[in-house]
Amino acid sequence: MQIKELLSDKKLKLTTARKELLEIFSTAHKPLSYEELKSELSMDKATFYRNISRFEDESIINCFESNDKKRYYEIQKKPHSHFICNLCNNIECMKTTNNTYMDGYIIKDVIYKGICKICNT
Amino acid sequence: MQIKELLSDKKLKLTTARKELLEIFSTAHKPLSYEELKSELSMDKATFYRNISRFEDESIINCFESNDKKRYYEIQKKPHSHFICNLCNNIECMKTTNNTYMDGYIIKDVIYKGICKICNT
DNA sequence: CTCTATGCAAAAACTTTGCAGGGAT
DNA sequence: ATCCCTGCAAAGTTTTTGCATAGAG
Repeated sequence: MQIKELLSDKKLKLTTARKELLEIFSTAHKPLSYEELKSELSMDKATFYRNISRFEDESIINCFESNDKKRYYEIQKKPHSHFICNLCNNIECMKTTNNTYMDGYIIKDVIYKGICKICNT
Repeated sequence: MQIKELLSDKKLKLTTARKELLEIFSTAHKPLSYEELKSELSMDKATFYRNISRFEDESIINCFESNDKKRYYEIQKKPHSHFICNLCNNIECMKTTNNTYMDGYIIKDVIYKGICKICNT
C-alpha cells in the first residue's frame, strides 16, 4: 500500500491517525474542512492540525480558504484546479486547462472564484 | 472624489473609518492583511472587520488567504489575478491572461500558487 | 530503547457581537 | 431627529502549544 511508503519516504511514522487521515483524503472527491470531518475522526483536534501541518510541509496535502472562511484540505493528486462559487459557495474540482508554467512562474495550484454554471443559469 | 460616490451608491455613510480604509486600499499596490495595517489604522479592530465585511458584501473589497494563513484584502480594481509563491510567500498581482468566462463559469478572480520567478532561479 | 506522536487541557490568534454613546444625512 | 456607525469589552471560533503518556521503528 502506498500510504506506508509515502510516510516512510518523508520519514514520518505510520500511526493510526495518519493512516486515517490519508485514507480519508485519498478517497475524498472534494476538499474537506475540519468541521466537516471532525465527527468521523477518531483523533483529537490537536493531532488533526499537527498532522495536517506536517503534511503541508511535506507537500502531501494542500489547503486553501473558501468563501465560507473555512480552510479546506485536499491531498495532492494529479494537478487540477478549484472553482469556488461566490453565490452558492460550492467548491468544484476542475481539470486544469492552464499550462503549469507561465512566464517564468511555476504554477502548482489555481483557485478560481466566480459564478458557477448552475448559479449562472 | 469617487470615494464619496462609491459609498453613497451603496447606501453606506461616509465616515472617517471608511474613508481611511478606502484611501489605504485604493492606493495600495498589493493586498494587505489586518496585521500589516493595524499600526497605521486609527479605528478599532471591530470597526475594521465590520467595514471590511460590509465592503465584501458590496463587492468593493475582496479577500483571500495567503500561504502565511492570513487574510489579505484588496480593493476591486480592474481584473487581475494573484500569484502566491510557496517558497517566499510573496504575493504578486498579475495581469490576467485568462478569459473571464470559461466553459459556462464566470471567473471573477484567480489565485495562482507556485514558485515565483525569483525563487525559480 | 529511543524518539516521535498523541490526548488533554490550556492558551493563542483571529474575528464577531452586544451595547451604549456619537455622528452622518 | 433618525438611524447608522463606532469604540470598548466580552465572547466566539479556529488553530496552536505544553506536558505527560503511549506507541512506532
